[in-house]
Amino acid sequence: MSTTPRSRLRAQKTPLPHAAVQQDGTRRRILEEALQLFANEGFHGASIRTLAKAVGLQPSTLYSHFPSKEHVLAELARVGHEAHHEALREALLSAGPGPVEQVRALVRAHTLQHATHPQLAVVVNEELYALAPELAAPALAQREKSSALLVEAISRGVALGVFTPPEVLVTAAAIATMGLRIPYWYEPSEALPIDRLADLHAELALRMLGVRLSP
Amino acid sequence: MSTTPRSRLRAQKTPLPHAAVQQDGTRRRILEEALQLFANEGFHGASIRTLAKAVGLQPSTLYSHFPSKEHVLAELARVGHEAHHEALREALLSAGPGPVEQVRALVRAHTLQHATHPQLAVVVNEELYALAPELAAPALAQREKSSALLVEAISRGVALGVFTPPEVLVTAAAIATMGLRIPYWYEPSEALPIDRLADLHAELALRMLGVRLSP
Amino acid sequence: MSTTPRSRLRAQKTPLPHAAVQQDGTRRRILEEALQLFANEGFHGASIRTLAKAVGLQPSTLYSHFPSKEHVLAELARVGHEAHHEALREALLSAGPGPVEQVRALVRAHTLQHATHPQLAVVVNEELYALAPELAAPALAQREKSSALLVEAISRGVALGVFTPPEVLVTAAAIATMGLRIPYWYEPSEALPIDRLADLHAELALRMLGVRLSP
Amino acid sequence: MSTTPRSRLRAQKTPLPHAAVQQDGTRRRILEEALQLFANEGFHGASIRTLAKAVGLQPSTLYSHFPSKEHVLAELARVGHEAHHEALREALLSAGPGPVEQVRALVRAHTLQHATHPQLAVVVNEELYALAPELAAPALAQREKSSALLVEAISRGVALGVFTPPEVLVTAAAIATMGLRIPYWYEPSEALPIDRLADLHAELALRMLGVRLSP
DNA sequence: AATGAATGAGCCTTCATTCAT
DNA sequence: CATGAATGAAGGCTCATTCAT
Repeated sequence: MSTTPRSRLRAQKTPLPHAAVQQDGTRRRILEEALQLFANEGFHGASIRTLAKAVGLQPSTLYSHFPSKEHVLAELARVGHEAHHEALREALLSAGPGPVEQVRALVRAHTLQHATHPQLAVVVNEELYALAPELAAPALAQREKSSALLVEAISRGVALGVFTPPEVLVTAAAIATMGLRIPYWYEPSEALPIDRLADLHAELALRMLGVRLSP
Repeated sequence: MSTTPRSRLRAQKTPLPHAAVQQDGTRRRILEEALQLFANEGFHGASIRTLAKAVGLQPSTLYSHFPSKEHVLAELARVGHEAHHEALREALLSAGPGPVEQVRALVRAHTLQHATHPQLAVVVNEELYALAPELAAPALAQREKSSALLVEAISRGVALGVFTPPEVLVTAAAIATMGLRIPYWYEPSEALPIDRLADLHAELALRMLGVRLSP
Repeated sequence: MSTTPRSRLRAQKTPLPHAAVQQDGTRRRILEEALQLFANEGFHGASIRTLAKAVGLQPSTLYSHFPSKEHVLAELARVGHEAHHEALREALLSAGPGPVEQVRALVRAHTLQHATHPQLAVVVNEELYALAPELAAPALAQREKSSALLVEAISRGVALGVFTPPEVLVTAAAIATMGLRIPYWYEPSEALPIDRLADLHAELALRMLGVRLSP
Repeated sequence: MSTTPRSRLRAQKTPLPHAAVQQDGTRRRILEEALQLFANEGFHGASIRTLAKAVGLQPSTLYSHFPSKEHVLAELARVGHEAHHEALREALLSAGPGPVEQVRALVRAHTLQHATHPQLAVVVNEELYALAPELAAPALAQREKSSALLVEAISRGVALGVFTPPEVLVTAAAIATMGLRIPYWYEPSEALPIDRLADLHAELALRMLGVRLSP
C-alpha cells in the first residue's frame, strides 16, 4: 500500500573512520554507501541492487570486491569495532593514572565516537545479529575487550575507594548505554556541540559512580 | 555459505502485555509469534511464511486477520507503547507528590516494563523504522507523551531545587536510555532479580539528578 | 538444500589422446581440465570460473586461448572424434582382408578407445548437443565416417555370406553401442583387463553377426 | 555468438507413462514439459523460467508444486525408473519359465520402454548425475533391481546349459546397453516399427548368449 | 599471456499479496 | 476462517564475456 523510504537516523552521511580510509577506491565506496543503507534501512531492508546503484556499479561488480552481502556488513562491523576500540585505548593512554580521569576519558571517547559516527554506531550495534556467528565473532570479541576497559577502570576506582556505585556491572552497563542511543536523538548544534555532550556524559557517569565534583 | 538461525536477544519467549490479551484467539497468536520473530530476526528478516508456519497457518490466512505484514508490526507497536505508557501513568498515580518519589516510580516502571517484556521493547524501539510514517505515527506520539512525563517530573524537581542535573534534556535521555538496552544484556537471576534492577536504575537516575540518598 | 559435488563417471583423470598432445602448454592444460569437468558435471554444469580455477588461471585468461567456452568443447570434440577415427582406421589397416578379422579389429579398437579415454568418450557422446550446429558439424561428420567403416565391413561380410545379421543397421547400432556405455560401468581390473574386454566385445559382435567361432 | 536452440533427440513430444498419469493437473503438466526440456537441453541447460513459460505459469508458481528444480528431476527419475521396472516385472510374469522366453521378454520390454518413452529414457539415464545423492538414491536402487532381473535370467540359463555367453556380466551389460541408445538414433517408421525393433534386439541378445534359433 | 575490475543477462528462489473455493 | 494455487516483483548471486592495463 505504501512505498516507504523511511530512515532510522537523523544523521546525515558521515565518513568512514580512519581505520577504513586506506582501503582501495571502489571497495571503500561500497563500504561507504553500504554504511548509509544499512544504517537507514537495516541490513535486510537494503538490497544488493540498491547498494550497487548507490555506488554506481552493476550488482555483479560488488562480488569482485566482497564475496557476499554479509561480508560487507562484517567488514563494516570490523572497521567500526576497531575504530571504537582504538579510540578508547588512545583515550586511556593519554589520561592520567587516576580512576576519575580514566573514566572521564573513556566516556568522552565513547561519546565522541558515537556522535561523530552515528551510522557506524547503529550498524555495529543493531545489525550484527544478521551476521552468521563466524562472521560476527571478531566484532563481538572486540566489543568484549572494549567494555572490559570500562569495567576495569571502575573496579580500580572502587578498590581505591574513589567510586561508590550501587553495583558495578549494572552501573557500567548504564554508563556504556548512554552512548549507544546517541545516534537516535542527537544532532550536533551550537547549543549542544559534540564536545559538550561528551563532557555531560562524563559528568553523568561520574555521578553514577558516586563522585561529587562541584559542591 | 551459512544457514544461520541467529537471535538478537537472550530472552526467552515472553507473553504479550495485558493490553493485548483481550484480542481474539488467532489474531492474538499471530501477534505473539510475530513478536518473537520480529524481535529475533527483525521485521525485514522475518517473512510472512515463517510467521504463518510458527502460528500453524497458511500465509494467506494471516490476511484474514491483518491487512498486511506492516499492520502486524503496527499493532505490536501500538500495544507496546500503550502498555508502556500505561505503566508509567499508573506508577505516577501511585507515587506521592515529591519529585524524588515520582522519578523513582517512573524509572522503576520503565525498567520493569523493559525487563518483563524484552521482545516487545526491542520491536517497539528498533523496528519502528520499517513502518510507513502514517502507521508509525500513533506509536511515536505516545512515545513523545511518555518521555514528557519524565522530563516534567525532572523539571519540577529542578524548579524545587531538589534536582541539579548538569543539563535537563541530556540527563533525561540518559535516564530513559538505561532501560532501552536491558533486553540485550539482562537476564533475570537470583543474584539480580528484576525488582532489584529496577531499584538500581532508580538509584542511578537520582544520582544523575544530583540526589544523594545514603550519606 | 544440497551442495553436491556429484560425478558422472567412476573413471579417474585420464590423459588426452596423442592427437592433442602436440598443443601448446597452457592451451593443453585447459583442455585437460575441461575434459574432467565437462565429463563429470556436464558442459552446462561446469563454469568458466571452475575451469579457470582448476587450471590455475583467471577466467579472463582462458579467452587468450579459446574464443569461448563452446570452442573448448568443440576442440575436445574434434580431438576425441579424430583420435577415435584414427584408431579405427589404423585397426582396419593392420587387419587382414577378411570381414571377420576386420570387424574384430574395429570392435576391439572401438572398445579400447572408450575404455582408455572414458572422459573423452562421455564428453564426445553426451555433450555435443550443447554446441551450436556449425561447431558440432565437423565432429558429427567424422562420426558418420567412423560408423560407416563398421557398416561397410559388415555389409561386405553379408555379401560374402560370412555374416547373417537379422538386420544390418540395427545390428551395427547394437555393436557400436556396446562401447559407448563403457565409461559408465567399466573400471580396469585384473579380473577384467582392458584387452580382455575388447576381446569379449569383439566376440559378442561376431555372435550378433552370426559367426560361430568355437564349435 | 550464437543463440542456439539445439535438441538432443530426434523424438517428438511423448507422454508420461501411466505411473505418472494420476498426478494432479498442474503438477503433471510441469512434469510433462520438464521432461521435454530436460531431455532436449539437459537439466542444467533448461531454466526454471523456460519451464514455467512452457507450462504457462510464473516461475514462482512452480514452487507451489515442487520444492526445487532438482525435485522435478527427481520425480521424473522416480516415475521413469518405476515404469521401467514395472514393465520388466510384467514381462517376466507373462513369460513362461524357460530362460530363453524370459530373456526375450525382458529385452523386448526394455526395448519397447526406451522406444516408446525416449525422452524419459534420456533424462533418467543421462541427467541423474545432476541430482544430489539423497535425491538420486531411490532411482539408483530401482535401477539396480532392474538390471538384477536380467542377470538372474541369464544366470539361470547358464546353469541350465541353455546359454553360453563368453562372460555373464559383460554380456548382460551389452544387452542392456542396446536399449539405452535407442533414443539417439531410432525413430518409428513403417520399415522398422517399434515391435520389430524389440524382436531384433531380443534376437541379438539371444545370439550373444549363444542361442541359435534359426539354423 | 595474464590480470582484475566491470558488464548485463540470467540463475534459482523467496517475497508479500490476491483470489476463487 | 481457512486454504492452496497463482501472481509479479524482487531477492542474492553466478554466468560468460570484455577490456584496459
